[in-house]
Amino acid sequence: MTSDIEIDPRQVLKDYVSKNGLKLTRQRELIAEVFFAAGAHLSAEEMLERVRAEDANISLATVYRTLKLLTQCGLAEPHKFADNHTVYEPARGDEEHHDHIICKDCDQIIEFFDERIERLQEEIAKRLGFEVVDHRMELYGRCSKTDCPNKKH
Amino acid sequence: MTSDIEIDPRQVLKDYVSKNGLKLTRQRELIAEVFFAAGAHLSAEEMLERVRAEDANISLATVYRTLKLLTQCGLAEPHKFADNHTVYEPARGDEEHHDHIICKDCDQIIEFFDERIERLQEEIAKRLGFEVVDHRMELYGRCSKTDCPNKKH
DNA sequence: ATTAATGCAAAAGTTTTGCATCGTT
DNA sequence: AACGATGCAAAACTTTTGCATTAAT
Repeated sequence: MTSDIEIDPRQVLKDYVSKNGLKLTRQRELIAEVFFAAGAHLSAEEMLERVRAEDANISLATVYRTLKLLTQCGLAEPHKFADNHTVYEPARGDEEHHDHIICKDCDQIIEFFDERIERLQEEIAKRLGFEVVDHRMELYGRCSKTDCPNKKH
Repeated sequence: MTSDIEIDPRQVLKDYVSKNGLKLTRQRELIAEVFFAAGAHLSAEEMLERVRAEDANISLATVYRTLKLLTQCGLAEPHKFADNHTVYEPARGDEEHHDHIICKDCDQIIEFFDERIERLQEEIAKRLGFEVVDHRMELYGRCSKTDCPNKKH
């Protein structure tokens, strides 16, 4: 039974940075703040847009570099879905791995987890002589037609 | 019960082309031949390499255009795995959909299908108010260490 | 003879990198 | 003061496209 101590991601970043002789710049703090605040899976472009609302001078390169840094800290997790961008989601340390279901109409992404599927994946891999180190599962579909929040089509 | 008539992919391509007022060029035939012969999931670059063994003048653009054509015929199916390229696999018409398990050591890709997982995916989607139109599942792992055919690392 | 397909080079889209300059430690 | 980070522009990388030319029907 692990005690559920809330970890402050700002602190994690701060520690990582100082532990590695890196520097905590205004840009990094801003980008991290936007990232932590986002409730969604954002692409680098989307992050840039939000970050530029605060500081119009921040460059896309810095966003990419900072997202890479956040990934190294274990704070961000990159995902490549069927479209072309990589999106980043806040990594929730101890929490369980999850998969995604994506609405083709409105692009919303819902996370889910199913223990039974996880077990079947392990079983299949074992049968094929594999040891699973990672997996990815995405369902693409259409959410209930009428109340779809922000339909594209 | 569908009778298992072997369909010749060359014929499928021929029919599609003539039915649509397109033309069956030397390049298309060569690229299609290489594609049908490949036992593996090939990227456009890899196809180009093989095709150029026969005709050094064929362009990458034509490979891309032909792969798109083959996809439209229902003969090829594009997949995007965790690395960056799209790879194409021969579509096996009536056969059932399948998923992939990929060895991180030797890059081999094995296909599998599990009815139980398919059912669970449907169940989960329904619970979340989605109708599934597509899905993708990939397991990444390591195949049995000792007899791995072409280990990279 | 039509008109689609080719090859080339240029463009597009995402991510990375070199470099001079700036800012944190 | 030292040296890591930034912004910019250019490069890398995969895929697409415009266009003059070639070739299948």
